[in-house]
Amino acid sequence: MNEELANIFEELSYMEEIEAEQDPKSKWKAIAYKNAADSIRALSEDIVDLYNKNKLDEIPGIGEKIKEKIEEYIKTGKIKKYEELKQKYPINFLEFKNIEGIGPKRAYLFYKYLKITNLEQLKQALYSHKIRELPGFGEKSENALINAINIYEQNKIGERKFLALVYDYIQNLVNKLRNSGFFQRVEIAGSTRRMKETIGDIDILGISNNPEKAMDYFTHIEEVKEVISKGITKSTVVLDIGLTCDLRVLEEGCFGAAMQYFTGNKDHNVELRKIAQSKGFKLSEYGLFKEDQIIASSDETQIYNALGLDYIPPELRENMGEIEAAINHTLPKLVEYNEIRGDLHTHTNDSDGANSLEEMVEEAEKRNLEYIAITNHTKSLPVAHGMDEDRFEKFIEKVEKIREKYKTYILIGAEVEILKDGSLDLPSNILHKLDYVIGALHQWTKESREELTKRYLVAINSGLINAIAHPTGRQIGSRPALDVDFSAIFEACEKNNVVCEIDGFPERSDLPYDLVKKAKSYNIMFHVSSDAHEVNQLRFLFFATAIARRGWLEKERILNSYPLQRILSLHR
DNA sequence: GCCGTTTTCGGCCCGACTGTTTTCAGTCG
Repeated sequence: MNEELANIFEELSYMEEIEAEQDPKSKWKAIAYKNAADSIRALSEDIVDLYNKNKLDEIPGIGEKIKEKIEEYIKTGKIKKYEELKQKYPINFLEFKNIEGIGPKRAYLFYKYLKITNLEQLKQALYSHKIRELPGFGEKSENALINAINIYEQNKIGERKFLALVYDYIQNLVNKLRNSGFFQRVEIAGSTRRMKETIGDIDILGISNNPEKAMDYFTHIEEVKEVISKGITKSTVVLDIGLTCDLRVLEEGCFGAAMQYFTGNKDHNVELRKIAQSKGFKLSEYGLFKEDQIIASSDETQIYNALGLDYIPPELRENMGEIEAAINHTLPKLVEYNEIRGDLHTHTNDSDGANSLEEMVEEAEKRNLEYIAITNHTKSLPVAHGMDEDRFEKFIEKVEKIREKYKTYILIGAEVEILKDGSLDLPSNILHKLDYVIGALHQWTKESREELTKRYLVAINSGLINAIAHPTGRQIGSRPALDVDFSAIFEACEKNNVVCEIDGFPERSDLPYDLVKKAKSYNIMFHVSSDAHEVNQLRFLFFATAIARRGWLEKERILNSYPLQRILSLHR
């Protein structure tokens, strides 16, 4: 329902923007609808739940009128205002929005003159050269649109990618620019710098005293498939991995302001500019100004300080309360990436991993991990080659034989299935022999909210598990989150000293950062983990830590920021 | 249509690039 409503308000926004030609007030309605759409799309809770709890007011950007429309949709499945406007503008805006260069005004122009309502019809009109005859269009814009449609259809531009899977590629790209000799400095900004779990484009900031040459170099590197626009300060290209990449080239003096600006996110920046405005300043990518005087520009921290805020780490810049906290000096001291001492959730080829115990531990050693928990699956998960009691006994013997050989301490663990009645998939005598036990819910996930919650609670109350694995069970892009009562689950974790996992496996990213932030208000601990099934995937621990930071966590709340002894002294 | 340590009315972020337009509109982030 969230996505449906977000799409409706997004379309309403586009239609109001067209209406703005006649009625100037519609322009602001359009902005309001767009804000509401973004807000709804960002919700982690079901909007129907929020409606039932009478909590729609708490969603930013949703006021009296939009609240009424949401209620209308929940009750009748329709919104009258939307239906009326849609009659007037029967255009597939959501399809057109994926095409670079088509916004609501142009979409309407196509409809007004040629009755075009979707992409297929637009393509036909382009190829029969009807578009170039329209006012404001010509041969160049015809070609640009054909090109934009091709790029979209080939690369599925607009599809987000997992940061963890393109992170190294981006680092290489940045290093290439750094080593080119055309830049004094190159830094990554945007959602990559904020360590968002998925990214929709790449923003790079360069400092150069020869911008023309620098831009020439950038638009000609081999990773570039298409150049969308090219200027002295800004160029946009499509990379071979199917992401667009913006490069902004500026002068040394405004580096801090530029980093602030291009790191975003947009809502965070808008909020910051409002604060600047209220103090009589003007904030842009060139600096913080009072009249024509520069207040701050070379240093990012100075910008925040000059506005009366503490420095805000990029991971927190989501306009989710961080600005208020920065004003009140109540920002948390976030866990640092290098403060994580070990990995508490990994697999070997004893269950469904690709590498042997020895290979995993050697890799952990290379990564300077103090400890690694091998947490293989249990017998009720045959697809993962889950292990029964006998195999666990043998595995324990195997570990004990080789433990001495490695600097990285091997913790013997299990990712134990939480069965249909909430009981665990291994007998307690085996569980008591293990160093670290994570309870996981992989099966019978379609049960009711009550049933699923109860299973979690039985497992948490059993006194036999140390942690719950990937609590929401979501797989980004394929499986939605489990419908469970997290307040009840977090409360139970608090009572039983059960740790909540932050699983850094890209598709999981679970707990999600916004839920981490909610969970933090309970007195519970977290662990970060890679859920690695092969040696290369141990790097996901880094991205789990990023989620912890995005969830406002301090070091003290993360179990594996503590030395080995703390883990070994846990009792169940 | 939303929102409020200047406001319940009157605001609502700021600038770059492109193409066609002789001064700017549309789009994007």
